[in-house]
Amino acid sequence: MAKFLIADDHPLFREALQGALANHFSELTLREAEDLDSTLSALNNDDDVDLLLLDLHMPGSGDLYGLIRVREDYPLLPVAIISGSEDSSIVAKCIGFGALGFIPKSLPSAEIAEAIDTILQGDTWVPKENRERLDVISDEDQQLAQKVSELTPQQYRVLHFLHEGLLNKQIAYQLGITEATVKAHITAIFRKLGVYSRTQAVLVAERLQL
Amino acid sequence: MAKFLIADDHPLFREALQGALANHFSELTLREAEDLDSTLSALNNDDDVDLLLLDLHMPGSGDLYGLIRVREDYPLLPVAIISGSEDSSIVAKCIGFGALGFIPKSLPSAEIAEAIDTILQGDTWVPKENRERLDVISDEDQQLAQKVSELTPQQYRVLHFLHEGLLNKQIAYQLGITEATVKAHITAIFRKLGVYSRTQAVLVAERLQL
DNA sequence: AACACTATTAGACCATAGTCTAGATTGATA
DNA sequence: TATCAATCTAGACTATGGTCTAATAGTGTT
Repeated sequence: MAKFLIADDHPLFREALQGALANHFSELTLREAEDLDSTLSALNNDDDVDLLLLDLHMPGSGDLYGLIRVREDYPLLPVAIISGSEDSSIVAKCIGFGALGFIPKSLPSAEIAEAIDTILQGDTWVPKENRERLDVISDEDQQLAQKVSELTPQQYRVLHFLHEGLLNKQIAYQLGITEATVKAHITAIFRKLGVYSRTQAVLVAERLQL
Repeated sequence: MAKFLIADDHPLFREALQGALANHFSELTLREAEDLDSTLSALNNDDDVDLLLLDLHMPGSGDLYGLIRVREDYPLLPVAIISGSEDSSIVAKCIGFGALGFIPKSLPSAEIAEAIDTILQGDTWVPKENRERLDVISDEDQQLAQKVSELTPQQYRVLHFLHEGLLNKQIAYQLGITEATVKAHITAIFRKLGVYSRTQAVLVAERLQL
């Protein structure tokens, strides 16, 4: 009796995936989440999830942050990344940051099920094309990722906008908070990342391709 | 009667390269330069140089800036990059930014001469290992490179330190000028790159891997 | 030599970034 | 319910960043 959590902001895709899985796994329980917050709280309520199917591009998730955060909070949970893109460097990053699999959305459902079988057995599965260059993540990048995982979701959002080159005033407008609050978050980000200027914080984000 | 310009800050290497070339090219005239400034003035004085052998890591050159600058000022001059490293992405960037060849310093002298022959005929030459993935540089990156080439050497140095995450005060100390002057340079850099904050300038530098 | 042009320099001034302190809210726990 | 911890919020204050103006020095041109 397996239990999966599907985290994807696209309801139609969740439905399609659900259908594909139902044909291949009998006795399957599915939970759903549509953003990072609901994913984390779903994991918090259900402590017996066997596999997380995590979309990279979710609201509040910002590419790698969702994965980094989940891996930090639930290191034992197998995670398969579901993604529209299949860029080699992204695939490598995901595996490097602890995902057991990387499943492109374009895959036929039979192959998706096959990939999930592999992952449930504890093995790594990535598309054939990406199997060659799975660069190892450096120790330094691992440490940086660990620091990034300590950021709160709101702080992560602020870092994301920092990385876009926005001014504090613009970030405040985007998030609907005052500039003073943005500054407070930025100070907290500096502390957690171990830097002392916005430029350096941006360089950390750039390095992890957040 | 060929005329080459060797631009490398290592006198011993210039000498070794000179020796290797003398065996393969009769009637060879050699000019030497040890930093970016002397390279540019040498090119300015000698308008009949047939080939520039350019080291990537030279004082005042900061990896790709030297190449970008030379290509902007002398678009018709064949340039072969000489480098200690042979990282694939760097090779691709160099070729993308208009170098005709990329010659690792570790190459035996016979192969260096062979590579130079190829380049003099107007063909591209890179190490065997790097021949597969010569990613094309995007139009946007080309435009950015064109903008970076408009920076003066001093402005480029400032951008380099910006990219290291230094404060204006620290940059001023490094360059032996006042903070006010650093700020003036930074404003000029913003204008030329078409950005309006140091964060965005840093992101441009990061994107071009300067 | 006189000229225009550009890089470099810097001071005065204003805008933005960043720190410190602290109240309000939420969630888990006893 | 009471309480602790963490997050989010923001105001007051200081440091740093960025613009404008302008002087100086070098470069090439006529």
